[in-house]
Amino acid sequence: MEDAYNADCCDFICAHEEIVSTVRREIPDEDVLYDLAELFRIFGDSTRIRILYVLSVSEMCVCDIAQLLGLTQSAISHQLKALKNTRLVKSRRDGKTVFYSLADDHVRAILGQGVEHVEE
Amino acid sequence: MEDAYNADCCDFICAHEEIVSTVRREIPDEDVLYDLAELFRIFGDSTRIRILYVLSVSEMCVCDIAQLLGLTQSAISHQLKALKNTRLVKSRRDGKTVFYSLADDHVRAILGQGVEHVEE
DNA sequence: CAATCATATGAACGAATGATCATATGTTCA
DNA sequence: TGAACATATGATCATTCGTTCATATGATTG
Repeated sequence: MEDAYNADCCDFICAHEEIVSTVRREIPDEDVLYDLAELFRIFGDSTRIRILYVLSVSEMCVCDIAQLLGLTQSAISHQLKALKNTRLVKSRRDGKTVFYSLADDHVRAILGQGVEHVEE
Repeated sequence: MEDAYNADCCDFICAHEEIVSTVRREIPDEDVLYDLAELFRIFGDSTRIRILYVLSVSEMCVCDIAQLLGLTQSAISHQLKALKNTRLVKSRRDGKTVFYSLADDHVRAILGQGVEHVEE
């Protein structure tokens, strides 16, 4: 593993070895980075972003969200499942209808950071 | 547009009209949400996340990153382009080599928020 | 318990995506 | 200027993803 510093790169050895080895020591576990990418991947779809934004205003049932966004109930339900699996959203049942809402303020914070970058 | 509140939903009208109309007024423009999704989409790939993390430690040339992550120079270059288009990364040229680094502290902040959620 | 409504789920299909290979661009130096 | 090197780009291809349709599950109410 360590001697990968000397591995070929491009056609030859061009690595700045000290930097590479320093950085290699400081990056988090593969798993953490994978989960992180997975988290952002879920944010990275405009339907899901719209759902999250909608839920940041008020809890809502599947049906209302579908109507509001102009998509099938099925599409919304599928996406809500993805959002729930990543714990970005939680649900409560009230009779036949299920109300969804943001899981916690992390979600709001992440959205906020994103908006800052976009609107800068 | 406004009377969409009465549009069919599921098989019939099931919308909670007040909530829907309130929320409809409060969500940002389509464009902003689209850009936001696009931003997170870029974060949402483990190769790109790894690149960003690596660059959060130190600026680096394409070649070093490729070696460090065990991917082709071409693959890294393609992804760096995506990261640069979204202004998550900036570059400076020094002779033949191009050094990349994080564009600003927003990127660090967004990564940080993500890690918090993942590690909670 | 049968009908109705809200939601969830599985299959299918077209569109988007990321890695690789081959090659082009751009920079240095003999 | 021409060889060598670092990076960028275009084409291709297998995989992934998001939506829809059809249908299942679960809950209420007559």
